[in-house]
Amino acid sequence: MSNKGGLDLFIKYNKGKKSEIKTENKEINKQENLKKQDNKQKEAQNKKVSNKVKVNEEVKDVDQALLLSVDYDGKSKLAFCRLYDLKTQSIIFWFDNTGHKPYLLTDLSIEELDSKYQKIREHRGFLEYQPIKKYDLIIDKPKDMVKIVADDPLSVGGSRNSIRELIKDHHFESAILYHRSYLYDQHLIPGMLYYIKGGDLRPVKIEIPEDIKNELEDAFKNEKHEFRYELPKYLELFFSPIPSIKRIAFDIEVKSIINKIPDVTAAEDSVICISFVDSEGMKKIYLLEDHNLKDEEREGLKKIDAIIEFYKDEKELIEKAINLVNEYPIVITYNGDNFDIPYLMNRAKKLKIPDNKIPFVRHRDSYSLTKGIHLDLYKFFFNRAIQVSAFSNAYKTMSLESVSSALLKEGKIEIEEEIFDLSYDKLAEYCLQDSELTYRLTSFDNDLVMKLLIILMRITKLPIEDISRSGISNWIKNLFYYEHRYRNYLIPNPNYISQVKSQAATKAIIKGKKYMGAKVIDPVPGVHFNVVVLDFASLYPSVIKEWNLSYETVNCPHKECRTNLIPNTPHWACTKRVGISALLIGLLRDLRVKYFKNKAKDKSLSPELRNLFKIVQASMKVIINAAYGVFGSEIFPLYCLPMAESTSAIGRYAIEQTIKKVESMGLKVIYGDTDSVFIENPTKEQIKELIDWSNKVLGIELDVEKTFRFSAHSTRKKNYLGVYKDGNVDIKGLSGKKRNTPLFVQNAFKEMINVLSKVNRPEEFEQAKKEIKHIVKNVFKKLKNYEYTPEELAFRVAITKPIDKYTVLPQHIKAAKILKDKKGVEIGKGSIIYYLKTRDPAGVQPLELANVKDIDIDKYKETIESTFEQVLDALDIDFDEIKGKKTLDKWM
DNA sequence: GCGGACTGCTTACCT
DNA sequence: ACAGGTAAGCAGTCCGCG
Repeated sequence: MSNKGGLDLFIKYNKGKKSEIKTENKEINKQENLKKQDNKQKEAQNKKVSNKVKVNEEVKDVDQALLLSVDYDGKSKLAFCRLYDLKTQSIIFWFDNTGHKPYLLTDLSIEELDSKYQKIREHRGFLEYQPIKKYDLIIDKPKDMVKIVADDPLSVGGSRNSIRELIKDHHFESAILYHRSYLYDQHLIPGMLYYIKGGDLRPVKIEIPEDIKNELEDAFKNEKHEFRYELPKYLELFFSPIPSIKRIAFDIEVKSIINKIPDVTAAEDSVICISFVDSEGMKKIYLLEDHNLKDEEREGLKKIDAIIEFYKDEKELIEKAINLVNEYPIVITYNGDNFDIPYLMNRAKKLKIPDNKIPFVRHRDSYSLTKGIHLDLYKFFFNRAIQVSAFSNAYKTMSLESVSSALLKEGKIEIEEEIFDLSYDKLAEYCLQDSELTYRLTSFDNDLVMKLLIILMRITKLPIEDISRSGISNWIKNLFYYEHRYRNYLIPNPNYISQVKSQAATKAIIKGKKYMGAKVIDPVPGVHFNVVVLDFASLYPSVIKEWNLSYETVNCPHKECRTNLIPNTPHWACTKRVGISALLIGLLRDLRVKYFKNKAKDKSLSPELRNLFKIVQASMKVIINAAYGVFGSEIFPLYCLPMAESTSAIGRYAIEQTIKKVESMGLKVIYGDTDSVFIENPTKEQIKELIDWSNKVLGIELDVEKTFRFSAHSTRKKNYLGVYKDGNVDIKGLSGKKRNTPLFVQNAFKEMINVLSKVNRPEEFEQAKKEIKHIVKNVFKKLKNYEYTPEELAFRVAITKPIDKYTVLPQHIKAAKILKDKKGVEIGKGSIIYYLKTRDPAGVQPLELANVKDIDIDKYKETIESTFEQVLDALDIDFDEIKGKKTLDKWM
């Protein structure tokens, strides 16, 4: 890469000194010298000096501190870091002492700027022009540019009077937040260890164990040098120690007399209880004193395993609480951005607690702390990439209850009363429990979540607050921006790529989608014995790497690459330069597949090391899994439709070729979806042949993913049942497993699966059929006799948007409206409504109001029928036969 | 003015 | 605010029909 116009252009930044731009252009140098007399710059330089003295003189030397975040301080006009000092277990601040300044880039020359854009020099924040060479990947050429340096970020962009507004269409990198830009330029990596000496911040050197280094170098020995070159840098990210961070979780309860979620802005009700749980084992409850406490409430309070402190007045309680919280480097909440912190803050203001004693800072949609870091776990677990890739969909809704019961295997204590009429001791207990669960969500499995956050920070270069609050596209954007700067590549303006490369060549199957996606093979209906499922190991990332796909390499500017066509499309891929996405995504994929994934399972390693590998591979998985998707998403600043389209087109090509190969070997493909093929009864040799073929011809790893004793397919795609050799069952897409299916149907379905899992040979299906018949008959009988509870009969459907945004009136929304009208209970976006199908005109009743006797038995029968049919179809059993109705052949 | 065919909306799932 | 593909149930509309 270095001799291809990449790294050689990189200008090394000297920490602790003012950065110098080297240029061969003597003319420009002269201009620079002239400029140095510019008063503004002198002023700026003076400021720098005074700032350095002011802010960093008192910074003591620190041996080891974990970089948590980088921010900008408007008062001192400096970027600063928050670090966690391992020795004192507290937050320390480090302010920039390198004289780094905000800037934007332009493709205009200084001459043009001075002749046509004089207003820039007159701008209040203007400091200087600096010529700079950047590398433009899209045209694959170096580019002479000018850096416009300003005194503060707002002068660069973000207001109507910013410099960038003066050079519309000619500004670059101007929308990057200053503290991010600073982080990129200084090569700071959040989540890594630093030390401070003589006021300067430097990375702690990481030693990678020799044997690991050798193993990895060996695993990568056949890769292109561009990939090998990156290896050491990435290894540091994964082998730098992950310290445990001192932290506290808290939760508040508010007094209210009605069953309503308290109004955060008004903050009218008193805060009566605040609980705390910290990483040192402390549990505390602050309670507002109530003189009417009953004896049993006093007794109840005594039983709680926590230090309880009573406060006479609410102001004191809140003051004490915010003081306590403010001592911690990390403060954890569950939905604290939307409730606990704003409520506490507004309440504190109402009680006339002076602003300088309130350590909360309000942002557009979050709250931070003046000193420490606020982590809102609700937002972290809400992140789809985390939910799906890291926790494999273990929790389906984002409530503290559902996340903790899935991850901690322990939900909340059941409370029978509504929160507003809980007794005092129960309220305290309930409050403490929330803090405890919140804390434990960060501590379970050896601090898994904290470690995950830290590794993700290292990979994405994002501060901890951003990792926990922003989505995957922001993560990948930041990773890519960092790597662009690192290599001195020009970061393309958002929309620029899509203006150049936006034409889709394929048509999506789904209306409204932009391009064609994956291929799904029509299943061969029936039961198939000894089915081997082969799948490509992370297909799309492999495709991106092997075919060198990237926003700049797909439809690159070189004539000679045009013949390197992407199958099923008119697009081509570059043959001259390794694409940045191919490099970064390929590297993460390779590290995961070739090393960390296997090592995470290697029993010969120590549990600690295995645990590290587990977390590293999970973090990589999160990034890799989303890497293809973001390039097909308009909101992603490096959005490139042809690249996304090429990726899925090659994916289709790979699976199509594989099917052809399988069939040419005389084998039968039963089913396949995107990256998998189900093969009926292949020999070991045949499997090996296929795997070798794929490696050699497609350049993509094909693995045996699973082997079924038998798999049962109807004609439906994404819908099958597979029984492993050991009797375990894989159920995919079947209604019986869907969350919204009533429990009584789910349970009957489970019984049927249980019967099927015991089938070993085709002959045994006759017996299974009889048992299934019995199950269904029994369900029908119980249904008719109203033997099921309303809970068992309820459909449970998520409300995915505000009630008034629905264009039609689906049943679950009808039920929600009835519940609101009749009971005043509001169920909004993000929650799940429970309802029964009834015979009244509305056709539905919310669970709370439903009577089992009113249910629409025919509707329920249909549900049972369709749920069972999906499996029975596969077994070639007619549902009517199961129901006991006489089938045609019995009449004859 | 009624019913079946059809389209579109919504949710939950698969990769 | 990562992508597209599939199934299922229901709401609403269109069209034909003396």
